[in-house]
Amino acid sequence: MDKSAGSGSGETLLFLTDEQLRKGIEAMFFAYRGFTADPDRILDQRGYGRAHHRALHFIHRAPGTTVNNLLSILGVTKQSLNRVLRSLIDDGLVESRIGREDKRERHLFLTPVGAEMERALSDAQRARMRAAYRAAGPAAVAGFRQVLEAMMDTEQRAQFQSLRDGGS
Amino acid sequence: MDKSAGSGSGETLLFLTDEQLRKGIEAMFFAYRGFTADPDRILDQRGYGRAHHRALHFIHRAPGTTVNNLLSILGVTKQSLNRVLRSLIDDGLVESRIGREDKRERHLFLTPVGAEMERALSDAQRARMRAAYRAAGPAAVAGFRQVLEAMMDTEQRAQFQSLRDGGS
DNA sequence: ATTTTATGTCAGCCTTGTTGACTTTCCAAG
DNA sequence: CTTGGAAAGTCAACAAGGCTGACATAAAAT
Repeated sequence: MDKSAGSGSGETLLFLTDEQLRKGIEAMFFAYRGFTADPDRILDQRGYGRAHHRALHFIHRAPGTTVNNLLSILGVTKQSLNRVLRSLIDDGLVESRIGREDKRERHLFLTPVGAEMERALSDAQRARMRAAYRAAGPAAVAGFRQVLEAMMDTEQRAQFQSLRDGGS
Repeated sequence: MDKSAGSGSGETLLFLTDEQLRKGIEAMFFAYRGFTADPDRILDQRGYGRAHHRALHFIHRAPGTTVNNLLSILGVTKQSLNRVLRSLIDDGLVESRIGREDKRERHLFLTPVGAEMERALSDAQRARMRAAYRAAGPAAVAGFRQVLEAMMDTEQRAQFQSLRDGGS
């Protein structure tokens, strides 16, 4: 099919033309648009943006996480995150509790309203992911995940892996 | 390995837990950051943004394309694209020629300087993609591409496919 | 007691998206 | 031929969400 050689072990040298790589780059570009399209519509209706989605996602993932923790996962500045977090707290979607052990820390939780919003967003995103996975089949999914993981920066990969299994 | 069933034809029903899907979603999030990281650094040095990269990429891909064409590929408003295009034209990276048949149209081309910039950006992005492809192996790459394509919107997929082969 | 850490806030900047209003050009219907 | 609409592009203004820098506060660590 493709002009590639190798047994698939990941050790072999592949002949990768600029053309093949360009297709991968463009596929990534268009797919990411699809990936964010459904949540974006919901966010837009409710007056929020993608930044709010990311915050809700990771607070849902790791309830009680601190601001600093979230900062390093999201890779933005605290000022940037703070703007988003403040609107979520003011609107009653996120609760910020002062740490019991270390009172400097704020632990973040979704309120029932925030949890419902998060569910709406992730339901939409999962539905698309599920459809794509089903259309492509399990072997393709494994490959998809391998390539994505190899594309991350070392730091990001470490974060992804620590989230990956520790999660729920 | 994963709790999935099916023969891999893409027709079978898979058991996809929310957990598995969430991992895919997070992988997509972190991988996209890696995907854009290298070009972003170069762009930043030279005082441009990601929007400039996208414009350069697709003008390089299809020299002589019209603004309208580019608009539908990029999925932004013409006003948004225009700002980016203007700076590229003013800085001598892109040339805009008035259409000979239809004088309303502007046909876009990279200047030598623009072509060099585009090369620097795509070299960086291809290098990462190549490394990821090599690390994951050819079977994984095929799966990667399948899932990405299945994740696109119908429109986006049509555009991707028409670009995919017609290209160079 | 001093320094470091975690967090929050104000001010201001940039990129890149948006809408609305406008010009120029083309084409087609009267 | 003219006129009216559609299409391509431009200008102006606004918003979201990145960024930096400076500074405040409280708590923890030294």
